[in-house]
Amino acid sequence: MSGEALENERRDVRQLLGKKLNGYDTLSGAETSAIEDAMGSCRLFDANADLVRVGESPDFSTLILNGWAARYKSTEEGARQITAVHIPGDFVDLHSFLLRPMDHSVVALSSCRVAMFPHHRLRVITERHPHLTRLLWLNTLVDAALHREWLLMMRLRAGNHLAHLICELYLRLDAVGLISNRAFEFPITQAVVADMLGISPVHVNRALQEVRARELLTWQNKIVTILKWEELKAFAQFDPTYLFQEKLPR
Amino acid sequence: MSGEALENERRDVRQLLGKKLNGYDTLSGAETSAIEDAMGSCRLFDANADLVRVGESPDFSTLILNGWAARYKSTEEGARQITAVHIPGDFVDLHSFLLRPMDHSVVALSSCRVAMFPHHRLRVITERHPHLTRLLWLNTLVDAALHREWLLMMRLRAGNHLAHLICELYLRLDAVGLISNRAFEFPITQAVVADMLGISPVHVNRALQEVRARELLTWQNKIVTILKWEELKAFAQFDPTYLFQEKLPR
DNA sequence: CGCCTTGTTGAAAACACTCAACTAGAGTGG
DNA sequence: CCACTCTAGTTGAGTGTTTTCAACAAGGCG
Repeated sequence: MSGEALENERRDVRQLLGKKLNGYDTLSGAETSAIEDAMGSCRLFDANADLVRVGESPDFSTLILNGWAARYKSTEEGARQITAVHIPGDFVDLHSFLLRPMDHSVVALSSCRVAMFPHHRLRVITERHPHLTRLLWLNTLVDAALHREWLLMMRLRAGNHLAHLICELYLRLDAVGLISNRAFEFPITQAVVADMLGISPVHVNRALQEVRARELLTWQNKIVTILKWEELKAFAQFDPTYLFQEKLPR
Repeated sequence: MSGEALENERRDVRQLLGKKLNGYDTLSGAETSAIEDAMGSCRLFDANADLVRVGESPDFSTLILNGWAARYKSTEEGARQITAVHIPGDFVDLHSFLLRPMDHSVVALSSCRVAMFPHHRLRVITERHPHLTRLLWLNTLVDAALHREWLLMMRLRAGNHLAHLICELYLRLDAVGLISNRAFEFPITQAVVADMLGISPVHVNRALQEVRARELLTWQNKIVTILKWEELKAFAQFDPTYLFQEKLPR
């Protein structure tokens, strides 16, 4: 890789992590440098490639620069349950820093560029930067909060559940600047959404028809457009508190 | 509270936290003292009392000394989804140290004695004890792993799901010495189990009948007894990896 | 004893699943 | 350019699981 490309990637990381962690609490200059210095090389994954597999103990954690990824587990019958969706700026795999071996796998949902953070460098951060450590910890706690909301949402009917997923993605994408004109690119098939919602692909299609019939959103050609945000939120029982997007001192 | 009672509680905390955190990695003497010093007063909660409510920002985290607790969220219709069950030795609410305000509530499932750890003292730990900080962080990551497994288990049929819940509780209770003769006290009604599994109370009863018919376990008078552990595990598709009960250097 | 909670059962309705067929579109190779 | 193929999306019909509602039994406790 050329020095220039590396420099571009470092700039991307700086911008994305800045948006992400600064969304929780202000980073000092020293902290910003510390996290940048912790970054290792970057890698490109094709859609459907596993970034990490269950049972492995990677010695690095990954941050998404662009593209979509998901964490998932599978039943014995081979049914896949996606437990979280990840978008640019997400520290997908910070868990593997402390939680070994992996209890789940991570897959690229689209082609996906990621930055690797070697665990030994993250450890240095925990030794020298307590405030930054708390922000990284917080980052994993927000993931847990998403899991809890997803558990609750399993109680909704398919249509409401689908709407809720879209609401969550809409706000998270907005936080990293990936929304324009109330629309976002959604490079995901209905079958994959089925694995997120825990229902069959056929039923995703029917749930989608309900949401379309209510004219809450459109989803065509890999583009989702929100038509009526307030109505969509109400239909989805969506309360964004669990995303923890407001800044509070930590 | 008398000095003697306080001394007893400190001893309980030492023993429970010792079992818990030492299960992840060995604590030094200084670390053991640090966590003991972080402990504040204790409180007793009646069954069905909320320890913390959604929207609040408590300035302490709680460790269960005895009794059962659960974290839960509710839908607009009032359906309650329990996202995690907590038993003695669990740091129920370590999340609230960094994640404010609470995205969920915590309820005592039985009468419940808890130790409070003021956040400002936990913060001191993060400033001075990086290794202990990583263990506390890890503790919250294991909770997230439980959430993920619960999400996956939502795909199982009610009977298998119920069996899985019992398997998880069996191993976790065993880790804190609350199993004897393959049996444990389960001070929980079928209605509460329904809120854990995300199904109706009536269906819990039918799921229980299936498990009983297979003679995998008995559940009478608040006592659950495992009859055929291996068969129960197989029926539940239970793989204990996600509990992270083996010790690894962190 | 009566009351309340908890557990249990039956029957009908709601919801989601499977299977199968079919459409539309993108991409490929002749 | 047209067939061919593959994937993704859509629809219908029949099946299975879970829910709801209602009733009733069993036990604890005032």
